[in-house]
Amino acid sequence: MPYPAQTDYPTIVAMAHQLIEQEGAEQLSLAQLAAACGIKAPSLYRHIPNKAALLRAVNSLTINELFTALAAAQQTTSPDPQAQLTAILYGYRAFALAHPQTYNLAFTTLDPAERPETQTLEPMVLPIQDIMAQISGAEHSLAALRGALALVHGFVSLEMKGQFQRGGDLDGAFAAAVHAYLQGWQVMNT
Amino acid sequence: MPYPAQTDYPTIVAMAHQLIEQEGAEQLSLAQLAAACGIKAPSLYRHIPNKAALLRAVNSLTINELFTALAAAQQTTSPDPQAQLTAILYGYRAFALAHPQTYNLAFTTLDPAERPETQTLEPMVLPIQDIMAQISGAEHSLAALRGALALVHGFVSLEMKGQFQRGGDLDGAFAAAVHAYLQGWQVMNT
DNA sequence: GTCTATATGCCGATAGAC
DNA sequence: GTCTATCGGCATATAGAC
Repeated sequence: MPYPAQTDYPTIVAMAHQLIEQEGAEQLSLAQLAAACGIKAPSLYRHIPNKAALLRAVNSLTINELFTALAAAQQTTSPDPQAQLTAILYGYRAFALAHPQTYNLAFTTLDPAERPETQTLEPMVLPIQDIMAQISGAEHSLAALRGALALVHGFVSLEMKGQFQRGGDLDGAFAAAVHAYLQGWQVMNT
Repeated sequence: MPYPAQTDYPTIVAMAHQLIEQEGAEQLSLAQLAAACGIKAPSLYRHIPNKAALLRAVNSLTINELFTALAAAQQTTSPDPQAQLTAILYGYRAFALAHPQTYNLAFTTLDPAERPETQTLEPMVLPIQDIMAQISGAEHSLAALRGALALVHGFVSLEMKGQFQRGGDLDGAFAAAVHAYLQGWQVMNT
């Protein structure tokens, strides 16, 4: 009796993504992944070349999810650029907090071997730069974008790693920091 | 002939710190560390209880170094709070870029098991909060501090992970982002 | 496409002699 | 304080049968 075909590449990647989100990237072994797919570890190698390639695929998935989330956040009806940027940056934080493990794997753990070639954080958020230009001025839009990415990435990273241990309102602190940052650019541009 | 005494705990920790900075924390094995100390791996266990404790000690070392660097940066003669904060934040980035691997281990990799109990990032930078209060107002000083930490930590993290891949002047972008952030708080406070 | 069986390696950690 | 010897575990990966 032949072995039934029961899994494929996208399923494996999605399962890996899910397991990483549940238990952390460090805990994912190929044996565990295979078991979750209902097969044995060696069988995985009929679908993936090696573990690094698998993690690259998982990271591509994460990046696409983040891209979708940011695009959705941008669909705010307000034409005010500051309001749009605020919505996007809030959406960024919400995504990271909702998917801490996969976000972390894609953007902080980030072994070059596990990085998708074409996709990094920065080109992905190009649409933001256009809005940013409206409050920072065109010639500073790249710097302003980078600072915004740094602010939100840094905030969620410190937050998720438990580095903000003195209590207080983290939502409020994030909102205030984002507001101050955008306000600063607007003032400098006038 | 008895085996000579040739190493001790501080030496081992310092050596681990150095090896991590050279090759990355993931590459550090106890066997390699022992070899660098001129002994065999099992002998390490006469000095350390386990690897996690060793990494805790390494992280304490890193945190103390950062603390010293920030204190030195604060010794600017200018009484202007914004200038002092700028100097501290520049010093922070300079430290991280100069010690990427150990910085990363202490503040981003950061398994709770490897975290020194008493020392985390936030309480360490309390002096900054006092200066921050002068431009953000006392009631917002914690939020302002957290945003500043997020901005610099996020910037150096993205920078070191190669996420800023579109060229441009990173020093300038960092300076502009810090300036905008501090300016924003000052404006909001008046 | 899946299986069993196995190769190979490194890891952290322990036991006990000197 | 150091050593040799070894344990037990888990990892990625390959070979070849069904």
